[in-house]
Amino acid sequence: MPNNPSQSMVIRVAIPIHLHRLFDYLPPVDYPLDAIKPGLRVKVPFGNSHKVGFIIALLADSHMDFHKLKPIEAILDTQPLLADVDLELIAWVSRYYHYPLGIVYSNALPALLRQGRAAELPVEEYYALTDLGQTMDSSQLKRAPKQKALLVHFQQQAMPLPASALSAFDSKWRNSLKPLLEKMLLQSSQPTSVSQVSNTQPVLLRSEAFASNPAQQAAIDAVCQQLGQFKVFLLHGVTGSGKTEVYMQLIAKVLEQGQQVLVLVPEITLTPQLQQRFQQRFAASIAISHSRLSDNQRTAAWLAMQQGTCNIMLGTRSALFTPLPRPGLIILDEEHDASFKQQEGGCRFSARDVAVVRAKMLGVPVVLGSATPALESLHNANHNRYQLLRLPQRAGNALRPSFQLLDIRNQKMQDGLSAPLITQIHETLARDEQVLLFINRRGFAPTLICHSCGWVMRCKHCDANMVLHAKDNRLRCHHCGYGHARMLNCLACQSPQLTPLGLGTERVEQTLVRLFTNKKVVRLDRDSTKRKGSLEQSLEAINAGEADIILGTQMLAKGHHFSKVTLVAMLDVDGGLFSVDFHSAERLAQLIVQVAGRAGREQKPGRVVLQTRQPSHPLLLTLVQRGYTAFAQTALQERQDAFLPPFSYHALFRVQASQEQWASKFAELVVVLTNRFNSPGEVMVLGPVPAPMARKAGYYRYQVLLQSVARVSLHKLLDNMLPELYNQPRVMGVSWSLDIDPIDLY
DNA sequence: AGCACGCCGACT
DNA sequence: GTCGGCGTGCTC
Repeated sequence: MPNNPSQSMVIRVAIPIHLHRLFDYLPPVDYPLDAIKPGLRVKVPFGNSHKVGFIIALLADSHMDFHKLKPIEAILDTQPLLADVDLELIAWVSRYYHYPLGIVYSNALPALLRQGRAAELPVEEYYALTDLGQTMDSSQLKRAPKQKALLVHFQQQAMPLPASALSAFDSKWRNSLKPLLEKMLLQSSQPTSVSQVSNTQPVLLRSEAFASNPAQQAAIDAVCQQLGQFKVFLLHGVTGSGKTEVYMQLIAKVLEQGQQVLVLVPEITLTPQLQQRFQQRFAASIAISHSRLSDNQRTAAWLAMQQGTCNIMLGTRSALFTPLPRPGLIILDEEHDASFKQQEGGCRFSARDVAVVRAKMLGVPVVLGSATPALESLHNANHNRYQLLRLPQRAGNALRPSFQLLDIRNQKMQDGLSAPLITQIHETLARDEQVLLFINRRGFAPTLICHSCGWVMRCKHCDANMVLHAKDNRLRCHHCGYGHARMLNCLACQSPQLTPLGLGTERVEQTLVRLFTNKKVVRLDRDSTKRKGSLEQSLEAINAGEADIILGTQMLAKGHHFSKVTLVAMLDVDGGLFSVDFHSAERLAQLIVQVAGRAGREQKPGRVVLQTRQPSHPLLLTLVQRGYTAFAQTALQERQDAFLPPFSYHALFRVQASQEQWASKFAELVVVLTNRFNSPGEVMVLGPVPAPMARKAGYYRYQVLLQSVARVSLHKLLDNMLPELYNQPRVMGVSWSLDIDPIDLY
């Protein structure tokens, strides 16, 4: 019932806080009402502080008592930063992931705009030569070589230079700039001409004909036919088949039409390579967005796309929400990659799934590319929801690697290396080719065990063993970071017989150095690449042929090219076969194929050795003998038989607390509420159960899994029960989260 | 989720 | 006598 005494306008605002509610405000005092519209950012009083919120709607009345409404403090924009399609996407994400609208909205903006900063491209400082600087003989500065170099740089470029260009020239340029300003040789300046790329400029930098094979051309043609309308393409291209070339030709086509392209990659480590290839090909400037950039840089990139002055955005997950006034195409590379699913904190959305929804809302095609597509995506292709495009050939002369399942039962092993493998390594090195060894555990050994009483050191905060790191002689927990100096005697029985048990990269490295004297071993794992730039350095050294054996973890599987590697071995493949999580077989298969993709990229054929104690495991056999697609179809059949995703849908409640009974009690409450709203046979409730790692970083963890063959039933249930759950008196010390379509059950 | 308000135990 | 523990309730 109306309670609006003055017939004043009511403004409904989304505020970035963990409340599933919108807040009503009055217009700011003395502000023209017709200038207020949905999508504008506002500064509002909230409790005893202030927040930046977003106008959602203009109303004639409020559900609140009118006298409780406060006026908006300030309206921060004259035009909405986001278009209606962007708001539509944000609303969809909020609904589907059951996450507060205000937070999703806020996360769609770069940090500076989120905080209320004016939406203007940060103006870059420029410097230029003064008249004196132009005529100055630089040799007069020979006692200040840095200053001289900077002055010469300016004299050579003969135009005003922006700070970013100077940073590229010399990271410490500001030190030499200051004296040059003082000597009146340089001055701050404006850019000579508009450096922004206009739509009339040529799209391509290099105009020679592109080389594409028939499969690439077919894929390009298929997508080009659908430009201007929604369609999902799953580009299944084996490693080295030239997916990037397909992307680039598609991008060229879209740029020619004056439209914008959004390219999403799973991780920042992959952006430089792609960025470089794009920059060599396209005349257009490329907006880059990932978490290693400064807030200013990300804001600039976001605004350049939003204002339409830039036509290519290359970024990670969050770039998905960048407004595109002239959308043409979305490309999402390595679509199977788990990094596309937000894992911790915040709204756990899948960038892949949201990209498809975004493309649909924008009415543009989306290309999902991978050498090892996710089972869900292949399932969608099976059902013609996605169109499958295959690139079965390696580009150029590169040959497919051959696989060998190496049965290591009853084999004599030297720290994880079987005798046949050692022989193959010797042979490969003798041909002056490189070897790549993969083991998915860093450190020296996953445990230190007492030989007389069996004691192992457990982390005091987690249900996990402490991993021995030989380099710093410490034991470390890989789950919470807890560390402990290596002890000489067993803490249980005082015996000095403490033995490292199991394999880590450090230990294998040590063995390799011993077995292959005068061969260079390079280890790549999180410990050896911690220093900034050290990964790049190692990769360069490897490609320069300065390494004989490359040893590493997961990070080897991602995108890097090792052209001289002809033998790839995975030392232990069995771990992934017997996990509690049904996703692990898919992960293992993807890992094997991705790691295998590092071998034999040029003229020489590659060989992939998988050490296993399960040489007749059906999934391994299918993968090795019949390839990834056959594996995927088999795995999908198993999922179907067990009613697992993608043949059903999951929502996972995770609960954690410092006291076990607090966590279990709350998880029990989740089950009770779920059952209250559930209809028989609609949604299966599994739990409460302790999480697979029941204690982590000092917290006890429980979970409740909801499973349904009908997505709507699952979401209807959540829509009904979540308000009740939020209404429960808050239990101190208990935190919980909801994960829609979880990709791991840990 | 924060944050303030408020009502009971160990300190100066 | 207060400082501060965290239970409770509110945010338009």
